[in-house]
Amino acid sequence: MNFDDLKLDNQLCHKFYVLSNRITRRYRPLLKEIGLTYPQYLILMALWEKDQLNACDVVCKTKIDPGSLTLILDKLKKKDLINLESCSEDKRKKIITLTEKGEELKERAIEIPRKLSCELGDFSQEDFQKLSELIDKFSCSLPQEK
Amino acid sequence: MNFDDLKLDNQLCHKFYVLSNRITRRYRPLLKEIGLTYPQYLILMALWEKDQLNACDVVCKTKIDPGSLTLILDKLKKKDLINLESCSEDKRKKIITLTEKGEELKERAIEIPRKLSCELGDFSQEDFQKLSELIDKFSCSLPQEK
DNA sequence: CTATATTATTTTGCATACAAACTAATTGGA
DNA sequence: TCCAATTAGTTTGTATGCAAAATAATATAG
Repeated sequence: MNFDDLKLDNQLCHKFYVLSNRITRRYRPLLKEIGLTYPQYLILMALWEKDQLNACDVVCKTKIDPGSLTLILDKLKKKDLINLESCSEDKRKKIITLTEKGEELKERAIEIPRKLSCELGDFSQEDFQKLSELIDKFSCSLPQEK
Repeated sequence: MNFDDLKLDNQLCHKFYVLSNRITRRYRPLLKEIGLTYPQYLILMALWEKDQLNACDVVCKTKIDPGSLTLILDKLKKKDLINLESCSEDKRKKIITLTEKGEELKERAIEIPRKLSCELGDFSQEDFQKLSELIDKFSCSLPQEK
């Protein structure tokens, strides 16, 4: 029996696991400067792109787990970066809006992707593009679980 | 000011975040059948490849955080898949060995990457290879944090 | 019009991820 | 030889990720 498929180095999943954690770790100090964690930053990015979303929209956009989202939203509210209110037409829905402070944070956040792209010295724009496309392609060929 | 860099769809980091979580979610039901979580599976893969490692070796190989490793090893021990003992030459070191049960599990585990690669219908071997290379290249150009 | 299905969100419980502080053992240099 | 680094692992506290069960509100079939 050939066990090569069980070698860590041969597993794409492990590469993703490692790199994803590593990227988050790279973000952490920069995000700390503006008092955010990576998932919190994802939610704000969604809102900066289009304000006034409900929880479902945010889940769709960010792919954060709904169960986790509740907690994270509470934290963002405590930091006075967002407002939460229930939708009058459909009381099940929770409307999320940026506060002024949340809106303002965007100016500081824009520096983060810039700083990071500078750090990525010798990874060319073409490779970046190609990698991005391959990941999308891979994503599509991975069967939907839900 | 141009805020395109803050758009989620433009961020490679977000693609990694999403895909990495999605892959783990895909593994979960298969791993559940053999009673493992993904990080536990990583540790066993390292041991199946080469038995008798210390904690440092496992961290190197799997990139699991040392702080997390302690807990995960305890769980694997409770499941009687590994043995833990302190090294006689260097008492700081903790030697990790597969139990017979842990060794046997390999036979069932080998089915997992096989099943998953079958699911990946239309993602070609060439793309797989290219993606793998680009990820390695990206990893290398990302400055080491530690 | 009402019982049932569906949708949106929350709660609970378990398993990491990780920084930071800490402990214990070993090493290296003066 | 002795003490100041260094190394290996552990502990603690915070923040997710996620399955599964629970809630509450809305939509829908009969």
